[in-house]
Amino acid sequence: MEDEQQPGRSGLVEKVANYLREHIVMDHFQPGQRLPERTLAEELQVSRTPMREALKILATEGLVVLLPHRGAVVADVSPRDMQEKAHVLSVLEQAAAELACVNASDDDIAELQAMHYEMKAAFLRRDRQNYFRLNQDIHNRIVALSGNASLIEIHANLSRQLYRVRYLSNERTDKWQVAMIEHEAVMAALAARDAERMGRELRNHLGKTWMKYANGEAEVIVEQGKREDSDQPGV
Amino acid sequence: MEDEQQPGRSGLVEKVANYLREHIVMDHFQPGQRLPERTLAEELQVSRTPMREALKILATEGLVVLLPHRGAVVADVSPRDMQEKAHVLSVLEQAAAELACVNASDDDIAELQAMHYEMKAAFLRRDRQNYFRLNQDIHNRIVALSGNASLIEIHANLSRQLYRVRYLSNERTDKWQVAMIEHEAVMAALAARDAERMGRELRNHLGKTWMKYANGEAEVIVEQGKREDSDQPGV
DNA sequence: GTACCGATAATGGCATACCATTATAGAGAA
DNA sequence: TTCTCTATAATGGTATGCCATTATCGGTAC
Repeated sequence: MEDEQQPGRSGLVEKVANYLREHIVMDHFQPGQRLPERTLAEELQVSRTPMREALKILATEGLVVLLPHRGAVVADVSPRDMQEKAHVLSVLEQAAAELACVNASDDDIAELQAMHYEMKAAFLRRDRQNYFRLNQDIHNRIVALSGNASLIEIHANLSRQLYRVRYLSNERTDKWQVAMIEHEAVMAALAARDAERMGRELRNHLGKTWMKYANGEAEVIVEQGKREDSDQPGV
Repeated sequence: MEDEQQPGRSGLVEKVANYLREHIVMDHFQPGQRLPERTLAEELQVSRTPMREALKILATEGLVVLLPHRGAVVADVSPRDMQEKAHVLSVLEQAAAELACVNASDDDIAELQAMHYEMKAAFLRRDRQNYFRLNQDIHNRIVALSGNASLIEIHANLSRQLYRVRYLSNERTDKWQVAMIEHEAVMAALAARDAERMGRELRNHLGKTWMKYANGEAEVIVEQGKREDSDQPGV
């Protein structure tokens, strides 16, 4: 937040929201921790107005919860919530895939294939960073190709809400292998423009990807946030 | 808005939002019409703060569009947008149905059946008001029975956004017959707890319900909003 | 020791003022 | 006439103060 605060310069809400989001996603703020509007505003050298806005935004993103007369607290990542969101996400992507099969141009498919091979390259290099980025890009691209603005928007929202878990979750490399194979199946169905099959493959893929949160791994994530009694101010 | 405005009494944002929503949905404000924040606030005897909030809410509901430095304008209902939203809605309800088939208790299903017969009664009486209300209730109930909070919330949002079209559209009675038959098929599948079939029936039903917007009926709605050169100041 | 009650602090919500940015129209120049 | 530039108005965004509502804690009575 190091910058001057002449009134009128816009974007303060964004800055504050980004700042808080960062800290929450990076697990610097623990679930359940209170985020007192006035105090935080003072610390970040902004007034209550943008702070309130920012907290509302984060609330819609599911990162914080606004308790009446108790202020904002960092939302905890409940495995159940995440599973539910992940399920909806898979449903949406399945629908998107079916639409994409119909709407996508040959060039679109070619581009997607290219991205897929880039990802495969990252996989072979064990380049986690790019692997995950490309993986995300591909999924988003498929949704974009659905051509359904509403679907795209809702998907983006959900995806953001799951980002926190994605970040916290340290995907294990041995899972990549399976994911890659599933991805290939998805791409093959797309190339064949088999809408039903692509939808099914994609949903199956997502189902497996998020399955681990049903098997207790997510709890671990929550646990590791339990340490720390926050000496940091701002808190 | 006829009520006293002692500060502190909460709910002003709701009141303003409801007021504007009502007028927009009822078509008292034409699509494209500007909604000047300050002027409107003055007219409704509130300050900019709750007015801004209300306009933001309506923006998320898709009723108004916030143009940078041009203020809020009543969003026009584009058939395409509505179709897209309706498609997502059907996808979500299909998924909800599949979950409901698994999660619903026998009592839940019995209650749903009861509502269904109530609706049938309204249908036979040509009681449009109750027919539509019960129809909505049933759909919402099915979604609720999915037990997926995220799904429920997203569905509610979309449903709100489509409410405006539902309101504007004057369903013709002869369509009810078909809808009733489809509804019966949905209920039968639920009674049999056949998830796949119920999902399919429900989606088919919704597909038909909204199909008309693909066939030009919605254009009429849009046309009537095309006039507007807004001589009316601020309102 | 427990239950009830009241003081205090924190939060929520609204009003208002100020300033920067941008749209828009009107004046002036080509 | 048309283009450009500038003055003005409108909008967006932020800071701030006030007051009502509610949570929380401590004291008192039983």
